[in-house]
Amino acid sequence: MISYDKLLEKFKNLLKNNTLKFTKQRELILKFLYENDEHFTPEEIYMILKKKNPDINIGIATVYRTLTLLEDAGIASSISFGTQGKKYELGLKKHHDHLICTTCGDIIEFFDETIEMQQEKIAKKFNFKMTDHTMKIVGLCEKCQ
Amino acid sequence: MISYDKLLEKFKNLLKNNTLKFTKQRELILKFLYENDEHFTPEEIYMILKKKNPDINIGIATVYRTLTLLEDAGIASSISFGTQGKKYELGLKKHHDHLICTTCGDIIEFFDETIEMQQEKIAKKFNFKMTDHTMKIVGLCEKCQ
DNA sequence: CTTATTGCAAACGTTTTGCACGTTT
DNA sequence: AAACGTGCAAAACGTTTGCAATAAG
Repeated sequence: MISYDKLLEKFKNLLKNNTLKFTKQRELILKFLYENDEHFTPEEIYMILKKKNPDINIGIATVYRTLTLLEDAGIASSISFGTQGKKYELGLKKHHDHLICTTCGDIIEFFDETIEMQQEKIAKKFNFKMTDHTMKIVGLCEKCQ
Repeated sequence: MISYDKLLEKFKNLLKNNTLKFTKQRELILKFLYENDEHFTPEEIYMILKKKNPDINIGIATVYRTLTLLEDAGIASSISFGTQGKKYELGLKKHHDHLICTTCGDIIEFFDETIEMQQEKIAKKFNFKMTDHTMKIVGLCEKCQ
């Protein structure tokens, strides 16, 4: 796993290369995702950061803007819950898919080589240039059955 | 493929069994999905039906309510586009997944036995009771590359 | 005649935007 | 100093809901 310092450097370079600025708020959000290996809504990230950092002012709009920025840069990734919004996580790990429990909301990550390979094959078959793919298995987790 | 008459009968039975009523609006929406083998947003369905049937009054709320009803009954199915809403199609076909073009918005359907089997295996491995699963391959279609 | 369904408009929750002010470069 | 980023509040977006009027059983 990449160290936080390396990640920070990567982020700073990204900003510099795009004439964007390095701000306290952007750093806070990056750090938060790095330190918390779960999935969070923008709202959750906003509330937690606001509470933990009373000295630094932060608005929900900035959280949204920064998450979009991080996702575009490939540093964060999100899963969508339809009308109920999105949840974000650090997106530097190896690609993976999700099992989502409809009762407790728990998210289990998995990686499956067979599925990955098969997706490549399918894209090729349709002459489709794949840029991303997602798989969600929805149901009841062990606890909730 | 099921005939429209059969489908209509099925729908009427469904309604009767649940003490629900058969209305012009519900029939219009069912018929629309049957006759149009593509994916539509509730808004699109609403606009088209409104224009094509000036004699029958129809509201967007009814479209949403009916689509939910049809989806719950397994007659329609939807794909989610995150914040951008959902698109519906008749859901009587064999289960399938989607290739989605980010440029032209085109949706290609496919079915892959290997992926289906692998999903079952994964659910089993995590002691997960799967109720649904979706796979989206996002990228550029042949035309848009 | 009872009950479900409708359209409308208002409410909802999430996300985006315009703008004046602050910060980074 | 110039340019970008910020928080705020308002707007936008897709969707849902309360309600009185209407239609189906």
